[in-house]
Amino acid sequence: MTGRNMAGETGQEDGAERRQERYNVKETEARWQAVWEDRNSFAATADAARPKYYVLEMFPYPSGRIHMGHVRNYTMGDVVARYKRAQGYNVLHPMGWDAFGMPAENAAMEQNSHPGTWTYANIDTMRGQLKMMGLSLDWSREIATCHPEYYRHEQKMFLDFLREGLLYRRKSWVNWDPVDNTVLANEQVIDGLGWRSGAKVERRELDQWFFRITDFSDELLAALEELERWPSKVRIMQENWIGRSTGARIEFSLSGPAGSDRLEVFTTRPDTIFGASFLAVSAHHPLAGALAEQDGALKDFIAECDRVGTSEEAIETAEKMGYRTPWVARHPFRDGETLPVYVANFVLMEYGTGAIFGCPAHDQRDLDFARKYDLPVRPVVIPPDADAAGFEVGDEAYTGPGRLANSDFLDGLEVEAAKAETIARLEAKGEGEARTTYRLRDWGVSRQRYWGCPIPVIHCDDCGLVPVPEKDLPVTLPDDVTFDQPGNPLARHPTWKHVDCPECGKPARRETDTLDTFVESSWYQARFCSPRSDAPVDRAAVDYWLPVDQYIGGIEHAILHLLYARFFTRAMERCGYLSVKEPFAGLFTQGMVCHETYRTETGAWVTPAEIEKAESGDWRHVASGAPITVGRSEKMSKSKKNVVDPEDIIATYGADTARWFMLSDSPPDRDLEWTEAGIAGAWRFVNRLWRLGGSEMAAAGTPVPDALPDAALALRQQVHRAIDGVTDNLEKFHFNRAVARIYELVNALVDFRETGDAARAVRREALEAVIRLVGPMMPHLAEEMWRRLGHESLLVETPWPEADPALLVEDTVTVAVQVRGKLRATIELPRDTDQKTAEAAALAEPNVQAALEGKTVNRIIFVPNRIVNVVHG
RNA sequence: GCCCGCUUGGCGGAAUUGGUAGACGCAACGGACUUAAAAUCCGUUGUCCGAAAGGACGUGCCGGUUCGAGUCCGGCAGCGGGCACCA
Repeated sequence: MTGRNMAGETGQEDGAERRQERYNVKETEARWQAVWEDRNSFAATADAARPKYYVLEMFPYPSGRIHMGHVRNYTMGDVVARYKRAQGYNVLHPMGWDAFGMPAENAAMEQNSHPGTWTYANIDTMRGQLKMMGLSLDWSREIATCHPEYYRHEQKMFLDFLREGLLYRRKSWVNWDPVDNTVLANEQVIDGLGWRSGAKVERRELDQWFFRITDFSDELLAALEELERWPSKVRIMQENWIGRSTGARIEFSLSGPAGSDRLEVFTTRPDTIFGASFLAVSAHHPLAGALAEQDGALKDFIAECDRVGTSEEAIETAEKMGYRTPWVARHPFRDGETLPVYVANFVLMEYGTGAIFGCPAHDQRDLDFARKYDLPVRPVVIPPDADAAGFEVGDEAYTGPGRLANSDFLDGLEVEAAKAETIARLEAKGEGEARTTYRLRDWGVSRQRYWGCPIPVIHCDDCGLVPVPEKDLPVTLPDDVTFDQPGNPLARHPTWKHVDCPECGKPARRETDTLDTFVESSWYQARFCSPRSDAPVDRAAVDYWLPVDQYIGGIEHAILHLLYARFFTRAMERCGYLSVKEPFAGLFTQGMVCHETYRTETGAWVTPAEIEKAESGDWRHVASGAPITVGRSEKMSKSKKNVVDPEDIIATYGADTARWFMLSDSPPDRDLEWTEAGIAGAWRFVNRLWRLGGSEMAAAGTPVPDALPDAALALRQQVHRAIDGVTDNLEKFHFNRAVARIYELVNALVDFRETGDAARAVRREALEAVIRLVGPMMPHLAEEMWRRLGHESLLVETPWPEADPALLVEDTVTVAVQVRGKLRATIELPRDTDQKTAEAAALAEPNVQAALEGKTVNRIIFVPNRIVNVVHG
């Protein structure tokens, strides 16, 4: 059979046995999924004799149906899992459900149902959808975090952590909706208003549980250095989040109303002390609280500060406001000078001491504040190129390096030396000291909600806080709850919270708060190692499988989830559950899946499926005929309705097509633009491969001879270069480039028109290589083609192909010839040609000679196998 | 506001450590096959000038380093992620 026949397969008068049947996606994909399941192809068993590889994608929240972000995430993980399996690793690739969370309660409120019913129904739907994708998952390890068999272990560890001093209770602020009488998540506060009631949000102080993550600040910071297979951007973000900063604690003495005569501030710029023009304390500082009790105006001011809610973004972007207190502070070094003391909305109680000194010339926030309240702006750090007498600060604070001026004993010192000197003088006077502070705050885990893990603690009037005895675990959620009113159903449940105190036996109350859902996702990677263990983890299993070799998920989790999981792993290690301190050795953060957005004239969002192109070329709404405005591409989201349902795509084109499209074109760490044309292109390639496979069956068993004609040898080299390139690209997570290399090989295979036994053997070898390379990405089609080539064994059990190094070397190279850096010619040279020969060949090029006409050659830059650059005068 | 990214043809993107910008895919256009359409196959395709050979310009914007910059440095703009109770 000739190459031409091969290309024009459909409708070819080629005999019935050769006639290409259509690729039946649905039947084929379902059949191979059943085969893999029957053979338990993806069940993982710990085996000390084999190298392990644990690949994990961030498990989904069961929101209803899978979305394209899931498809992208799980396709990438599956490519890694299948590739590593082919390389001989013992691969663990599990899946589960991050099943507690707010949306289930919201759904329960809207549909008058139970969050558990909604959640488990969603899990069933989404499990079915994931199975359609043909993911090589070990489903026997499936877990759902809302199941008592999961959260009872979390409760056990809560008790361990409590015993170890890793947990404590203190007052902390929440967003409070005064109309619905309920706590609001930051997400539920929109422009300072409650999302349902529309009421102005207040802050309220509640007793809450905290994990002592700050005990690990230094460890978590230092260990970032060793996470070499994490993106540096994530490490930098975590570093900044932990925010270690060195500075000074300074104690100011106050004069004013009785009761408070000292105020401690923290500053990272003790060198600027002579530029200080005010002190400011947080609205929640005890000083402010005490004064507010007698000062109604201050009380109002604090209430006003609390209206913005608790999110840092809201606090930082709010207009800077201050309230001048009757206190003044004595300057520590300038006798007789006093500084006014303000209560200010931009000072955070959680950072440092909750009080600052303001140096407007060298801090932007302080400057804005000083301009507003007409406070002095005194420059004390003079930029290297400026003159001390003439240097002034306008709208922009100067935060760069320089020498101190107007600063008494600091004059002339550089910033760092001035910091040290200030601290030394403060220490000598006993009015301050060097201090290291972290931005990181302890992790508050109390939630005033139902659908979460109950906190296993009992409140007794006599005994205080009493941990639930381990024998009484799990503390399960009651099923008979209603969501017909806002607030936590656990708190108003008639019986659930009433228990006898385990210590004294008197009537007592259960803790009705539940845990933050980030707690569940902080240790699920460990649970997957032994998902049915009676203990939280089985030591042998976690010692074998952990850490996760490759973790894959969205960049939006760069800080919170990943930092909490790192902390929790350390806490588990301290309690003797684990030997590792870091959960994820390798991390890859994928981009989002985006799509154009569509709106009607009234501004209502509509889905891509609801619109069509009119004859005029404009888009219109199918149901109403209304014109549609096309907006820019954004992350697919339910709220903007710019979503494409993966199940529809799989039903139309199959899982392989969807997977292939997810991997093509866009680099995996960048956003992917979903387009109809893109998925259609992937579908064409599926069919192109299929036709290519159907024509090769006759060649089975023919060995490739040693001596090959040029064209056949060239194809063979191309095969091995593709194997080398695809392997390298998969290792580096460059799936889009791996796809391009496969396209190149397939193009070469289609263009290969030679006939004869040798050609046929090489062609078959090339086709087998294509199938094996494509296997991790399009597993169903690859398995089907593999079988059709006559293989008895499964492709999933076939080792990864290896490139023959002898076939990778190129004999000739194309060298660029430049004149003064501009390309003038390219020359073909034997590989590793010496400089003299290369220069001669370059200078002989007519185009080069023309460019050098009348010029003197000054020098020639030579980069072997790459470039000859002729530099003239 | 603060922290972290990203920006290359009509579009998605490719380009080892600074060394031929535009691989591969999509779209578009021209052609073959077909009664026709679809599918498939062949070809062209950064912009401008030119019949061609070739030339000039070109990687968000401004500037710098270098024989040579998409890549390094300084500044700016736009877009996106996160900001501790969305997950």
